[in-house]
Amino acid sequence: MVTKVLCVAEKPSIAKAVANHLAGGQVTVRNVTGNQYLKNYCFHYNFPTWGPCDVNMTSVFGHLQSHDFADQYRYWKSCDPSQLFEARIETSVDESNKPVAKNIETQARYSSILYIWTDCDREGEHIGAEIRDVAVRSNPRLGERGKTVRARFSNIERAHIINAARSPVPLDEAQANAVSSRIELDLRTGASFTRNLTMSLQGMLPQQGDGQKSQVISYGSCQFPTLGFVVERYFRVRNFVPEQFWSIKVMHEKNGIKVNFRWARNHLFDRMVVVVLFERCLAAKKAKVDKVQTKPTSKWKPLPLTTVELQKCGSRFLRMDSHRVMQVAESLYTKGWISYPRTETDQFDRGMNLQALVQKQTQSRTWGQFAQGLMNGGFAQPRDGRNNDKAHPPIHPVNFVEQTALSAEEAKVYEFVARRFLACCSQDAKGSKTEIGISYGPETFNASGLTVLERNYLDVYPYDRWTSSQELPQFRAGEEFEPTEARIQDGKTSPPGYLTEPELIALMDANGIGTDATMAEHINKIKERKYVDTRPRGRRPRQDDNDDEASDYEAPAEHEAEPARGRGRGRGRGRGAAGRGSAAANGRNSGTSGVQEFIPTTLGVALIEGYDNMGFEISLAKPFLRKEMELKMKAICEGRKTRHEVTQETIEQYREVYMRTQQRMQVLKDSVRRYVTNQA
DNA sequence: GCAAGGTC
Repeated sequence: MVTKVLCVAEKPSIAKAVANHLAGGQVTVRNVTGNQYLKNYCFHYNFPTWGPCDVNMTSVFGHLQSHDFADQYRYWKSCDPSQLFEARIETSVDESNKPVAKNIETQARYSSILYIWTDCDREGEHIGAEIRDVAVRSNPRLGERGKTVRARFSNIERAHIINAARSPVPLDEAQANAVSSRIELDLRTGASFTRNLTMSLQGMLPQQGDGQKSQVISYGSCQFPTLGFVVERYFRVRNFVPEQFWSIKVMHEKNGIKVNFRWARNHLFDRMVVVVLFERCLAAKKAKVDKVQTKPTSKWKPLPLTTVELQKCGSRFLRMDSHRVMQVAESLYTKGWISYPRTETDQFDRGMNLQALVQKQTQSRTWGQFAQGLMNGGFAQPRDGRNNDKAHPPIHPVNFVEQTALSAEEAKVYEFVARRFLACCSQDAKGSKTEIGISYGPETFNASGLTVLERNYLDVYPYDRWTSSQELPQFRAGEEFEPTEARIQDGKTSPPGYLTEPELIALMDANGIGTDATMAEHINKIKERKYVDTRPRGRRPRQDDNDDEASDYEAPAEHEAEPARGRGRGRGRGRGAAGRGSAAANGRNSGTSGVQEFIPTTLGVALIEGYDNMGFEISLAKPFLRKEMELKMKAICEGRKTRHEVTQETIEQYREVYMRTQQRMQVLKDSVRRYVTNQA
């Protein structure tokens, strides 16, 4: 008797790939009525665990089940919004998912093993549990121990998949429970606060002119902190008070080359101190060369491409907002040109055959030559970043396609993905850096020069700049000279800019707001809700100093440790600023850059201000609540808390905030009135 | 009319 195994993947692409790997070409593909993308792949496979089997491999399309309040709570005026904290929640299968669920039920009836092939992350574990739920409806025995298993895999390389097929593991119930908790909390808090805000405040907003329904004022654990970041930066810009500073400038001309030396103290905010130090320099008459050092340096090639990085680069280099970049990337993925575009992973699996992928790119008329160079010995294993979601590899081109076969936007994104991949597979850029240190009286000054020796990856990756500086004249250690020019220079600190999209994404990423797949949606949501406006960043003179950019929040992680400081970084930039690596790009593009900046509307400001002024210990406007939820989910995954405990204690927390919001709704109304009414 | 998370 041949064992029947039902395999279910999270998406059709995985089902297809896994079926092809396991079946070795002997696959029968059957369409399923009701959904043109849904297929059953039938083949034989000899699983070590169960022996020779008849396999049916199919998929879902992400979450299979939906959750909503029971009927008596579903309509806005049917209950007080606070009742939604305990209202019964029903689980169902959406109309669009009915054919998918039916297919699983039908197939499960004849199967003795349910083998889950969803992504190996928390959501994937929950989707696995949803699939099991549906399968058990028609075949209860699949609910028995050992009858439902899952595959552990992190990419769809043949060897990796075959290996995963050999060693099924149980579903991780803890992870699935953590997600159940998240789903429930997001629904209860989102719906209750949204209804309450909308019904309390909408009368105060200007009526929509075109006879539309008046707007929804929504709360969500992700959209509110996202708005909070925009507002926080807005106030830092608005409240910025420029501060004057002074520095000592030393220039020396030698062999016809003018060298500017940077003061080791950069600048000071006390003019008298600078004057005194300057006079001591002058009194010394001569400067002395302390150090002449030439050493090799390099500019590291970029890390393998993650979704967040793709979105940031899209804003910076391709002039597409994150939402658009993702749409385009998805279409490239569905057409089979690039790998799955939603990934947090910046490490390529050691087992992956990267050279085969490089080989495909040799066909390109523009970067094919470079790819050929990699095939001829230039190839180097990509760097490893710090992130691995164990579900997907970094974004990379899987097949070559002519630019002309794509839309203009697709071509731009494909080119970026291809060039980024080739850059990852090549060598770091190499250069030579000379540093000259002088002492002038009691003060020290430095100058540095860079010579780029081998461009390497830079040749295929025009998005990075690294150029030789003007050559430095020869100096000898111990040499003395009287500087051609020495004087005091003054300047003032300049305000930070409004938040740009790449900065916002970086903040969300660092604070765990949303996932790689949803960050762009949250940004879109706060635009849709009219909490923020965007506009292209205009020309804005940037001065050297932005010490005031420090933020109260987690600053974006510094993903790249660049050894080279070729472009001279000795500026006290706050960590929360545009981020390293972008400095050159922003500088280059300032004035004409396509980067969008975010400015809160009066409504957006009113909401955030309103909650901040209510004086809770934890404001809904700040990212800490969401972060706490993330920690609690982790606790469930690690068995330190139960789903029930987390749900209950979090509900109580929000209920408290809700009640106090009710009590102080007047504060919020005043805030809205102050801002929104003034606008008119 | 509501959230955030999957995915086509």
